[in-house]
Amino acid sequence: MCVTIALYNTASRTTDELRPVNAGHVGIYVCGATVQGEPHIGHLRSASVFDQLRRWLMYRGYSVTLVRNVTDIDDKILSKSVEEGRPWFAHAFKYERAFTQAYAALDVLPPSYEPRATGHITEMIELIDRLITAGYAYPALDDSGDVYFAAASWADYGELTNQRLEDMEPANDADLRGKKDARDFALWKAHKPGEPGTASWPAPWGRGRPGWHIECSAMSTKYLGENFDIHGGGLDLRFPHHENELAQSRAAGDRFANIWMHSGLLNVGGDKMSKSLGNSVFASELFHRYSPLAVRFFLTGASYRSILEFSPEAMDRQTASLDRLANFLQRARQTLGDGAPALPDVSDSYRGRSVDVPTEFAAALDDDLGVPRALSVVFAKVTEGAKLLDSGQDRNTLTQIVAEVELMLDILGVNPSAEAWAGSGTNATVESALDSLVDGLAAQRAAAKAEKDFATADAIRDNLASAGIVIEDTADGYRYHVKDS
RNA sequence: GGUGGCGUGGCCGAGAGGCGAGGCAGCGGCCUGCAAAGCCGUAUACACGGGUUCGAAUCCCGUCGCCACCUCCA
Repeated sequence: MCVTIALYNTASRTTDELRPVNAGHVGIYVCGATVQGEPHIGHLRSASVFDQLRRWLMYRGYSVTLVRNVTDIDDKILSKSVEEGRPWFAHAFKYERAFTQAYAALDVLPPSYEPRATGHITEMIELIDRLITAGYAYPALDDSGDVYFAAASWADYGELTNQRLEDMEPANDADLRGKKDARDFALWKAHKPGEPGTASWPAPWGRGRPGWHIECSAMSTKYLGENFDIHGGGLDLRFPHHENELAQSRAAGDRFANIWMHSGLLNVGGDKMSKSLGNSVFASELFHRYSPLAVRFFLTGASYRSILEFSPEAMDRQTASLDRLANFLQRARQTLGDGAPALPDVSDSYRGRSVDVPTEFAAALDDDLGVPRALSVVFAKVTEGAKLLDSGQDRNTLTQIVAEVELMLDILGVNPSAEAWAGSGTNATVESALDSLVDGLAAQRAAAKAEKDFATADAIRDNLASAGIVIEDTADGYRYHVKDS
């Protein structure tokens, strides 16, 4: 099969064809979280986007190695852990776990490797050593023990973001410390008095800890090789983080990433969501108000590169849209009974599937992950299936449509039928208890309706509704669902 | 000063020279005891001004407006 997948490459500012370094295999490195605090919706978006990319590549027959790092040491982790009165590593582990749980709640596939920065100090020291030897890095002039990368020594510095060093806003000279140039950045940060000894490691330049950028250079190439396919992350990481990564890795002689992908940021109330503005929408708040499926569906509402505006109204709108899909699948599966198709299985790269994805859906995703366009294909199929449900006896076609719709939605990570969502709010025992309670009330309601006692019938329906249970009449009885949020 | 991006209907959000993506909301109808769900039908668009073209939301030039980045950030 000769399928070409095009992706917008931040480095070239064009849509480039994916040509894997190793045929049949795609290596992806995604910048994960600095585990200094709670995960927020921006982290979730990045995770969701690259999970969709991964699933699509898997469907397309590639074996995918996805590496997502954990930055478990940095200035803020140290300062916050002091504030909260516990060791820095306890702080880091606590939030690493919160991230793991949030990703799992969204049914984001676990990465192939999830390296922690503190587990790769040796690799980072070796990389810094190569840079010093090659003349691109130097120990701080003030003998502090820091090591800096000399931005001006690397002719291509700025190639990722298309900036020239001399055009950049002049940084504050006051903050030169031991740098030769204000634009040089730290590869190694010397241990400072007052910092915990456990937060430093021995190095030829003295005890210290790695700078932020060097971590990703060292960890990506360790797991993916010196030349790999895709480097991803949030748009806010483009500069300085990714620019610096690229410069130091290239200067060290690595070819590094072929395609740079950046997921768009989230706005809240028209403002960029950021740590400094303090307007972050945290995963814990979201999951308190909305189901994880609704959250993930919200995140699929715009193409991955555009700004996504978060608001309760936007969540409601997307939830209504999702309901349309979920309603259809519920009705169809109920109609098909035992004849309903098996669920798509990403764990075998969808190889056991009974159907393929419609060609327009595939074309949309092949073209720079056109998720909104792909979703419109899903809705078209759902409308087609709903018509069959209304009128048709064509169970074979309906079965195929259900399989197609669920396969497409699974690739997007938002299949309402997927088992991943079942455990998020209820469990089998609670569900069957609820079933029998609702069934009893439904029987009373049916009896009242039979006697044309509509006041009683409506009262039962209203009571259920106020408990969040929506009951609807159907041709052969009733169905119900628990309302989201 | 430099760099990247954006402006589409009531709202969200695709598309990128030629039959008006899709969703949400609305309106009319079918179905229903009433609903809900679903089906059928339906209105409202491409910031502004020029240009290229048989034809421009799409390409070119200009104008206006908005956002992000230039060493905290997914």
